[in-house]
Amino acid sequence: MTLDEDPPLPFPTTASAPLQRLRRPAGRTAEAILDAAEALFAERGYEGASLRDVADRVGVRAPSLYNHFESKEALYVAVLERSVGPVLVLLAAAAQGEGGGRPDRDRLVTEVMALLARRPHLPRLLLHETLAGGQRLTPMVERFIGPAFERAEALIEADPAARRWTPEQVPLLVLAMYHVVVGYFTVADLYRGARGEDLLAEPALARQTRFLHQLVSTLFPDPTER
Amino acid sequence: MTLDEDPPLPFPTTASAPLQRLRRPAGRTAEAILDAAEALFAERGYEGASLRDVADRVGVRAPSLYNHFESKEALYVAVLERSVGPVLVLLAAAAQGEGGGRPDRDRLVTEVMALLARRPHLPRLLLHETLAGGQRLTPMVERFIGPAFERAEALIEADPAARRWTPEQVPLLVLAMYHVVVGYFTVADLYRGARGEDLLAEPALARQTRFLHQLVSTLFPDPTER
Amino acid sequence: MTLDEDPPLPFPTTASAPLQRLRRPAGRTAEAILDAAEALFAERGYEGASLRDVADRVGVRAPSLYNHFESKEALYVAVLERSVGPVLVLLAAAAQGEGGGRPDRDRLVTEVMALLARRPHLPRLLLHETLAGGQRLTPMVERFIGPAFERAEALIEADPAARRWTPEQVPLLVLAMYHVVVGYFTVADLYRGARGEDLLAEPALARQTRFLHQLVSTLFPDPTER
Amino acid sequence: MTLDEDPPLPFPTTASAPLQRLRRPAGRTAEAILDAAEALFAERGYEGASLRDVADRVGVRAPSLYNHFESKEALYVAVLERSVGPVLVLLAAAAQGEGGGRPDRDRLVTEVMALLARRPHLPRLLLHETLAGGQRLTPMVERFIGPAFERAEALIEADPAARRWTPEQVPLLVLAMYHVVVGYFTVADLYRGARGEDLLAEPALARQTRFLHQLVSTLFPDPTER
DNA sequence: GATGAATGAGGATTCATTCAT
DNA sequence: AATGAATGAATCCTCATTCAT
Repeated sequence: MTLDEDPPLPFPTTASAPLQRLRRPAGRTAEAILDAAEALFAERGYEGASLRDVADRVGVRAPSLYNHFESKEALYVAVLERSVGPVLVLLAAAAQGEGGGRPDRDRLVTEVMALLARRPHLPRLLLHETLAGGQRLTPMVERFIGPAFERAEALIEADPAARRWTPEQVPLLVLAMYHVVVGYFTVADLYRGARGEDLLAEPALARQTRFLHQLVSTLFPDPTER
Repeated sequence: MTLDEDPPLPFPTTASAPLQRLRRPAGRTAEAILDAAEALFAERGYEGASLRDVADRVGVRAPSLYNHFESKEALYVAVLERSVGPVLVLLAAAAQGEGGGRPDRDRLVTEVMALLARRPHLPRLLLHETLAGGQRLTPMVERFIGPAFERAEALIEADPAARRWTPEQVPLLVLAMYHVVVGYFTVADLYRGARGEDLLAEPALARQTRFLHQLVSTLFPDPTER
Repeated sequence: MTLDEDPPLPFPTTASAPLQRLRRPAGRTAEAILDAAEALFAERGYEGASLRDVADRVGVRAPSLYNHFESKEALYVAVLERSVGPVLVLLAAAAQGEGGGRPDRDRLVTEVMALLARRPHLPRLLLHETLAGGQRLTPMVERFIGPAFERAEALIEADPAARRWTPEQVPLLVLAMYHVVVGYFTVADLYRGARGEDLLAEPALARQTRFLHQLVSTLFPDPTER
Repeated sequence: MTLDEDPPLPFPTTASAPLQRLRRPAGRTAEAILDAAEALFAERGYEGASLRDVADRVGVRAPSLYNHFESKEALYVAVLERSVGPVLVLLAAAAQGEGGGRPDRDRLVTEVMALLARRPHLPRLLLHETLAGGQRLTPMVERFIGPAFERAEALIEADPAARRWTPEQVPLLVLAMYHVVVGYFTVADLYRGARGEDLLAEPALARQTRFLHQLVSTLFPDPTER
């Protein structure tokens, strides 16, 4: 799987159909709006981002947005889908990958970090939406989350070395990994203020990737390495 | 240290003095306002929470809030201090605790979870503020965060079994633990929507506490247990 | 007539009776409130001055003002009376003075300037009130203004040298002199901004007094000096 | 110079450019807003005039004003510029006029009175702004006031008959004339209340113009007439 | 006589949205 | 497809005033 192009979502998304037909012409404007909106929603959340600011970034007046999206809500959902979709695809692929061995896990960590580095707005979008209740995320996520948890459970069951985790702890482990990965990106501002280092710069990202590799191999020690 | 009463902060907090003097009379109203505001700010963030809603919950008209707090911003900071202060105290105490041995770490995990269970709004407050840039958190946190990182570094240096973590990974470990602990509370809504279980209910909290104990002992294996 | 103490008004004033009885006790507080209110009303006008600011200057909370004055309006009227009264007395005395000769006119100019220098808020109070419609000033002024105009007319009729002014121009002359005298004090801020000089400082006041003397003697040349 | 059309300002004004570009479309609404705002600001001053009242007069809702002006302050400045600009032009032209002879002075008086009769709000606007500190007026006025004072000085120096005024008195004379001219318009309400005559009616205006001619010729007697 | 608390009225401003052009 | 204009709703906040203490 190449990560350089976000593949089309392999499953139907909530509002894509009407959007495709009614409001999203071939023009570049819709794309530009999505870009600006993604940045602003990530920065300030749904409530904090104003359509006026989105329009300003696009170089257009606010009412023009309505030629491309039905409402602020629709624009937000579109942003969410465009951003979250590829991750779900990636994770779905990982969950369907045959093995849970060391190479697979390392590749997954690397790919996730690469994806997030390319889409730095995503973690903040996710967290903002999570804090807002996540209702708009639920339909997208629940299609993935169930299988993912089941897959993880199966993997761990199959891995004698991972027996330290009971089945009931598996979802917690998944959640924990999610928070570690996603949280890292969201404290960048605070961290820069308090410690003076930019967590989103290249060296810091590489360091975090190494750290995640080590974290994973500590939580799921490869039998052969013991 | 008992956790049933929030101890007074052992360090000066940003604006507590003027608030005490100017705006917080013997009456219970200020307290009620802080309670309502804490819930709303946690739920919707600074921008999303309106003073009108706060006032409604208190059973008072919006302008009355100004008899107790100078502005929305001041109210927000007061909420933040009242909520975050005790955690900083707890963590500071932990950081100053003598040992990093298994019993100490277990006690810290237990206390943190107990504190968060008693103050369920805190994680959401923290995340909202973090996403908003965290500028209002920085002065409070940076007083603690530096020593905490140093303490963690020292502990790990002193623990031969923890040598698997390099010094540069220590802050990342701290961050990771922070995100695991705090993140858990923030996905409660989403999780209930997707999986139908209440992560904030007692059994789930107990399970998460056990999970954290195991997580900690996995990341920092006690030499004697190996 | 000594100018060092403002004499009691020789005529009944609008609201003084109830104020005297109900709201103005012997204490110094009422006086302090009047002082603060005078300064603020002069500075910002009736609308622009808030009772909170008045109270702050007095070192008291806003509701306490109501122990001394029935309302903002009543306080304003009291300020107006205390400030304007002495001028009316002075002008009434001048108008009843026997002659219109050079010495009398010079003394009047000197006394008016001395009075205004001692009560620098007065001109701004007058102008603010004038701009606000002057309804609250009218009852005070109209008791004076009629006789003053008549007196001025008589004086000019009696002075052959002043015959250059027709009777219909006399009110305009009075108005003109009023505006010259009062206006000087109100442009102090603007003048300092534009020209960098303080018109209210002592040398400037002396210069303006000399100027007024010359202006008067130009407009009403003394026959003996011709 | 014809006074029937306000000529464009020959000097750059503070905010006219952005207003032209951003906020003043071909429509008549902006003009109507300026008219209503001019009347209200003149009547009640900046603080006393509410945008709601302005909007009511225009027949529009208050938020609509923001489609034409960025803020109350911006609207106020726009009103000020539209009103004061032409006067400054007129005065600048007068100040640059070659002679200070009797005909020139008479023409200036006539033109000023004609201008003010056409813009009856201007004097009250000026006085309100002056009382408010005049900061928003300063940049406009100081561009004119320096040259005007210098011109007046030069004229008086050149006129042997005017030698009665020393150079230090020239600014005071200019101020005095300003106050006489402007003040007349601002006491109209008060005067009508006290004397029952409308100073803004045609006969009164003509009388005041004659009075000003006489005042000027008294203060600056033409040598040939002596 | 002072004041903490409360409040109705109102003020400037923002925002998402609509509509005619 | 774009936008100038308009607007209802809502937001934070100020203010004069009242009342119980």
